[in-house]
Amino acid sequence: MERKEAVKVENFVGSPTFSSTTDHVQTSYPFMQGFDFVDDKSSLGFMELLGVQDFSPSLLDMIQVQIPSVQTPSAQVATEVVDSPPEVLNQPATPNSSSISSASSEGLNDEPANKGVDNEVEEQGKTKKELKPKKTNQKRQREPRFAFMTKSEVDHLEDGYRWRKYGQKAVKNSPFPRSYYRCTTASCNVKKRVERSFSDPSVVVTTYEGQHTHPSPVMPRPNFSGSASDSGFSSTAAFAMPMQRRLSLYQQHQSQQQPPFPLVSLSPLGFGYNGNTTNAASYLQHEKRFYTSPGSALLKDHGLLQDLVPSHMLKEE
DNA sequence: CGCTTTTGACCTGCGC
DNA sequence: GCGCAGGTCAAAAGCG
Repeated sequence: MERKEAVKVENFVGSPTFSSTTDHVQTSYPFMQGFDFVDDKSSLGFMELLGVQDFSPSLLDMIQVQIPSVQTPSAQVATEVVDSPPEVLNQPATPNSSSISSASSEGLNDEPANKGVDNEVEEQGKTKKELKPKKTNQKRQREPRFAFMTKSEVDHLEDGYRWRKYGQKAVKNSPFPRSYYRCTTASCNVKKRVERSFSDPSVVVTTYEGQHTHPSPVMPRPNFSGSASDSGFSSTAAFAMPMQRRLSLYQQHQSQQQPPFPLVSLSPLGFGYNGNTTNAASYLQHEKRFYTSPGSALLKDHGLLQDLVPSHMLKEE
């Protein structure tokens, strides 16, 4: 039950940084040191979070590249899915398992709202103005988390999903409060935390926890078989493929080290739909929309873009 | 009227 | 065991 060590080994799955100018958000994967994004169960890595499995090799590469800055143990995370406590395996994993994972995650996702309630509810419900009884005998399970930094003036970035704020807390050592949001969709228990970086107030750190079990309410369903042209958003579909490519790209950057993190323009839009892709994956998919939007920030990293965005998309601008 | 945000209180985990 | 910090709840207020 001791989660301690595990916790310390948090794996960082990536945390892109976005910077936004009006409607653009520029994202990059920062060195994630200092963040505690993923906890014990995270022996799953970025990929799992991404819900990617087919891309394994390069993804792994990428991840490992990304993580190094986080130093050692976590660096392995991406690949080791092994000696994690049982509960760890519990989380949503690959897209393939989406059906499975959704089932299981559903279990997990059973939702804080319901939070292990069943049995304890009755008795404890009485105590204290029937505050919800938190489970006592079982460690609270957490979804894998995926965090990224966004340079933005607004704290709560539009990501295609609807969120309800359920809390706000002052953060130690930071003048900025942390806000807690939950996906408003009934069966979806995805949560996200939003806070400003202490070191750089212009940066918003968004941490997603869990996977959406539904498509983004504000955008068409991802069409994974499809042509990138059947709808404005369908670019989503096209994304699945470029994955490897872009990963290697990250790698590149990482090695080039210039910006502490690769500068990639991304948008959190549509982040994570458990259906076929998950969090980061969808997130990355949607980012493409941004690539195509006329924006300076995007183009600034041209090399990257070229690498990331299909040439035809760039031309569309 | 329904939904979201605000906010104080409470719960839980962890370090000392 | 105690205190701290993070996370969550839920009533009240605000808003469209």
